[in-house]
Amino acid sequence: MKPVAPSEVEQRLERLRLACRNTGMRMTHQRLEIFREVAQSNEHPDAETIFKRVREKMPTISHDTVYRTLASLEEMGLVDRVETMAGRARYDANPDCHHHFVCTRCGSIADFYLDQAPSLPEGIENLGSAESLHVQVRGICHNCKNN
Amino acid sequence: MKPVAPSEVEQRLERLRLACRNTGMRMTHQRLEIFREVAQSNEHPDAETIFKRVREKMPTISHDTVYRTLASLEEMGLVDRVETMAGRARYDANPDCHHHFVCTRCGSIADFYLDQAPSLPEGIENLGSAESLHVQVRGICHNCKNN
DNA sequence: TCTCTAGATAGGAATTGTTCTTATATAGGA
DNA sequence: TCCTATATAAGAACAATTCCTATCTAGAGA
Ligand SMILES: [Mn+2]
Ligand SMILES: [Mn+2]
Ligand SMILES: [Zn+2]
Ligand SMILES: [Zn+2]
Repeated sequence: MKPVAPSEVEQRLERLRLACRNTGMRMTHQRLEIFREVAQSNEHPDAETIFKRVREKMPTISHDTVYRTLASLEEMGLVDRVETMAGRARYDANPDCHHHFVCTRCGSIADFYLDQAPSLPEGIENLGSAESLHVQVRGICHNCKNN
Repeated sequence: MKPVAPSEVEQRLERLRLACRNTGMRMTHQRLEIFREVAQSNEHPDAETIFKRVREKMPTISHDTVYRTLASLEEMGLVDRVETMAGRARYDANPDCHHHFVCTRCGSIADFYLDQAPSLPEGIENLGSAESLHVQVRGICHNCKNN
């Protein structure tokens, strides 16, 4: 899984700075480092992974701060929660509209893109007002199949 | 949310009996009651809800049995796990190919059906072998919007 | 019908992911 | 620089799920 291009990471960090300015949310070192970890990774890390990585730079970071910050970032629309079969939430800083292939054996997640969103049935507005649509394809990833 | 038609419930229970016979899995009272709760409900209950309902008939049922049984039923393809924003897993005994509208406010889940599955991009087979496709629409349900 | 046993359950402890509590620290404005 | 609303650290608490082990039982076979 190739890393996110440095220029793209910079754009994402810039979005964080803007969002902080706009919402009055403070730009703390912790928030910067937590977001950077998500922003520079394609692997949809979970909270514990992020915690461990940030801790290498900030040894006193707490679980609470990681969870709280990820929730804030999600609220600001800077990261998405991705639903997986396992219970642990995984996060994603890719802001482009995209979908996920989830390996049911190893839990890895890969992005894919749809040319056109699936057309929803007429009745859908009877259920409620749709705000987002997520397509999740589940299967066995190449890595797992070759091992 | 209208209940599942009794004839449909019977069909589902019949599938359980068949599956037990075919796989050599024993048909215990616990399995029957746990599956019946899921089979007769449209509300995608979670494990704790199922536990409480079954406990009214079987006061000594344990959490472990409910979780273990739901996992077995999932493995047999008799129920599906539905991913929700919250951490708690929800289950569904509707065997027809369908998708979900998830209310991000109250957590309620409603079924909807697509006329045709969304066409996946060419590159998808590079990620792995797809086994299932889930479309999840998130938004605010009517119930919540009117309150 | 009775017996036998692999497989299943009950009850409670343990584990894991997440949130809460509270004392302390700090970002950013005045 | 000072002030204070906001954020953090540390660890306890909580909630969902799984593990452990003694006990039970479904269903096959005598
Ligand atoms: Mn992604
Ligand atoms: Mn359903
Ligand atoms: Zn895999
Ligand atoms: Zn609702």
